[in-house]
Amino acid sequence: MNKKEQKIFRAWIALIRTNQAALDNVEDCLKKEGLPPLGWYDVLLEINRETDKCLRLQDIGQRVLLSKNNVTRLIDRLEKAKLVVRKKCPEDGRGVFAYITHKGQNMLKRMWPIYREAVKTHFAQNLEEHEINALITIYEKIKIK
Amino acid sequence: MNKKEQKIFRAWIALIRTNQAALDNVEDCLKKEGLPPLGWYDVLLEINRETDKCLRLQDIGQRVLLSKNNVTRLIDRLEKAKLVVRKKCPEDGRGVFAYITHKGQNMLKRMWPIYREAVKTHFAQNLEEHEINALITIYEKIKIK
DNA sequence: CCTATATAGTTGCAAATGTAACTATATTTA
DNA sequence: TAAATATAGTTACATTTGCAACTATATAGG
Repeated sequence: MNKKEQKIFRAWIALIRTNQAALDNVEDCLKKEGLPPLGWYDVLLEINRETDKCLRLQDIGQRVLLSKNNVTRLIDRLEKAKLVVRKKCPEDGRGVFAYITHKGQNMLKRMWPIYREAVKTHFAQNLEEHEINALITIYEKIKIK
Repeated sequence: MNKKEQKIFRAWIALIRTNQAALDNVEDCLKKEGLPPLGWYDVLLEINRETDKCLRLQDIGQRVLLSKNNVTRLIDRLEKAKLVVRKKCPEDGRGVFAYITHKGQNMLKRMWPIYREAVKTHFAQNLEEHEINALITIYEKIKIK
């Protein structure tokens, strides 16, 4: 393994461990406040961003990188918690929309301040502008494929 | 949310999604070759780096960021696969060492070329030197706490 | 049109994870 | 030194995930 490869691997491990550590910390913050996990926020936010306030399950999967069976089950939980409702898609008989409910929007509002603080303290704390930029462009490059 | 916060959040999402996408891809590569998951490699590698070829379970947990019950169970699986053996710690009656076996070292050797190629293609492909450096320093800063 | 194939979503089962309780040994402190 | 507290590891139970099979609808090719 040459010098460059060594660096690549250090960076790779860095990515994995950083992500894990930061994610663990942020999840802890939410849990301490009795709030649901980050995955719920992710999905609710994606739906809420849409002007129709709904998304096809397949689109949710693509955005938050979940396999389709896990989308089904996450939406199950969100629906049971009344944060979301399912509706058949009229244009495609196979499709299902998940609509965010008023309660779901409230949940976003409740979670946001905690989430925001947690990310600031456990992730952004010591980061320089150029490191933040680097992360953004790295993602752009990796997700392309 | 001001401009800077917005950037922080884009970077935060970037970190999460990048990690997820790259990890999914690399795990797929290993699975296609009939090899065990990345977590096994991580642990085996940490043990193998030690001159004694063993590590306390608690130390494993700290290095690969696993909670202690999950360390117990991962070592259970590794031991069942004969890649590792447990031995009581003589200095501390509560402690347990996990020793890597010859078979475990072979597994490292088998996994490495696949792992290495996978990381290169799914992670390092389009990355510039300065982005790699950024990831490394970001990790250093985040893990400190 | 009809058959073959692909896509969207769901479900069952096995494996992995989180949480909390539990056992056993160490350490502290009164 | 005895009692209280802390630490290392394991285990039980509930939740979540991964994988493969399954249903239903859509699309493509003959």
